[in-house]
Amino acid sequence: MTPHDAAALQPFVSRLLRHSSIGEEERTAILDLPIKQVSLRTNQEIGRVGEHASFSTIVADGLIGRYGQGRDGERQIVALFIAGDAPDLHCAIRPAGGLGLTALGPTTVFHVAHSALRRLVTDYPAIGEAFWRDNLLDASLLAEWIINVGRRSARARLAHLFCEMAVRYAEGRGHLDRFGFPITQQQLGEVVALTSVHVNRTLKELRNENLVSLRAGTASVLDWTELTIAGDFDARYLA
Amino acid sequence: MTPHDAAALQPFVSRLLRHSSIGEEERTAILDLPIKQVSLRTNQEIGRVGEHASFSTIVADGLIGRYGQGRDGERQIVALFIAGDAPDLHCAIRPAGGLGLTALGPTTVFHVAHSALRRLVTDYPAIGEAFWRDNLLDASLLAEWIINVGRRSARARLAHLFCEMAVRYAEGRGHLDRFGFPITQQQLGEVVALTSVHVNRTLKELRNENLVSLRAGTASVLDWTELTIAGDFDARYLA
DNA sequence: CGGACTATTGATTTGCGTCAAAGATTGTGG
DNA sequence: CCACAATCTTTGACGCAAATCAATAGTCCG
Repeated sequence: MTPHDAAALQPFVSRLLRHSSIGEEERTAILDLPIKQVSLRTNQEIGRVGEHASFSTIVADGLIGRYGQGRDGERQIVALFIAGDAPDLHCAIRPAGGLGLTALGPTTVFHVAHSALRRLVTDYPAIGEAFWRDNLLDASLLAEWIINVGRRSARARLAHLFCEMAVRYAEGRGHLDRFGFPITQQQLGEVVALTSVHVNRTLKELRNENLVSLRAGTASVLDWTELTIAGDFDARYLA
Repeated sequence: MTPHDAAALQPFVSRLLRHSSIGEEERTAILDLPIKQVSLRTNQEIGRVGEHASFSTIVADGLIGRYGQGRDGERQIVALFIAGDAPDLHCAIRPAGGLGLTALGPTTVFHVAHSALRRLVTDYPAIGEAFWRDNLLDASLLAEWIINVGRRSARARLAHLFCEMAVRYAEGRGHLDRFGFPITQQQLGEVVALTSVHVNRTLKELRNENLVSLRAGTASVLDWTELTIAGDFDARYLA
């Protein structure tokens, strides 16, 4: 919890501002939060499943997955988090029930003490509401994920995922056509509930159709309109 | 918004108390909320999809489903709500993004104005936190649902659903062995992402194995231990 | 008693999983 | 800077769980 670059949490604040209006005072209160920067290796967990941590996490760079697993050990990733996201902000209010967080590639995050977050929430009701609203957005993504996994074909599932990530990466950058998406096909399978083999085949199909391609951790959107059609994508749930 | 039976919202308050500690003053403030009782027919929607309502809903009796649909019209139910639940409490804070609510059978609900809820939240921070925590529980169920639909076989999916509903119906009643669950096999399919035909076959299997049965809107748990094993059920996420 | 859902069952098809093995990339230590 | 190990990607052959198609019984309610 050392003094730090005042802009470190700026992406996080920008995210909050997209859905909540919070004043100058609140903004600086968040930016002044004491944080600790931590580097995570590929597949490194944040905390242990079931154990309740004393800090929350904000992603600085890289990709974090929230996952659960069935008895047989099969992992299902239920949410992805990119720079500016707070995967376990809610844990300051309610312990995470059985889900884990893991870095999907080399990632750096900030730790923020729950005590500091709770103080912020009680001192500034507007921040509490912004955090709450952030959690609601998170829940909206979860619901859409259920529809994706439950109702759509492999092709549509992947197309939809690329649409969602393109929009999320584009927020604050402006363009949809290309974004760093450091994920393996195995991990993609854990996200969309398919085997890596089938992910591979389907990805090839999407590439041959000139919709998207994923190479060396970079996703290229080749035809946004057709991709949204293939993925049955309606961005309303991200608003 | 007429004077009403003071106990009408008691199940809702009891639910909140299971996860949050709120004082006597807050409790009565909730119980005194102005409400309007509304009866819903089978398949009757609450509001219109996309349109943002001025009230939230609390279930008095029956079964409500939150659902989304793909372009082809296939419906996926992403959450079920029983007496005491508030399916769209969050809409007081953030409009629902593209999801709808519908009564799965004859149901009665209470409408509560968003304005009244927001006043409660600003006047009593403890209530705001309790509502927030309630939304987080909701999100926890959504995450588990993804795992259910994404990773488990038809048999495990249905078993898991019965486990979850048994626990939820049992909260505040005490016993797990039998509960009113007024849902058709078609609707069950929309919940667990299977066709009604396959739901029927799988239900038959579970009945023949003496795990659960569903007849005339009543679910009977025949062997709780074996059912939790079949459903790979770990109640932690409901805590 | 009749009409409309709801449940049940059988035959057949299919999308995705499983198993297996060969390339391509990436990273690391010597 | 190269070698080689580890990981990731790609492809093929085959199997299976659940979908689809289709038709017959219940069951509820006016």
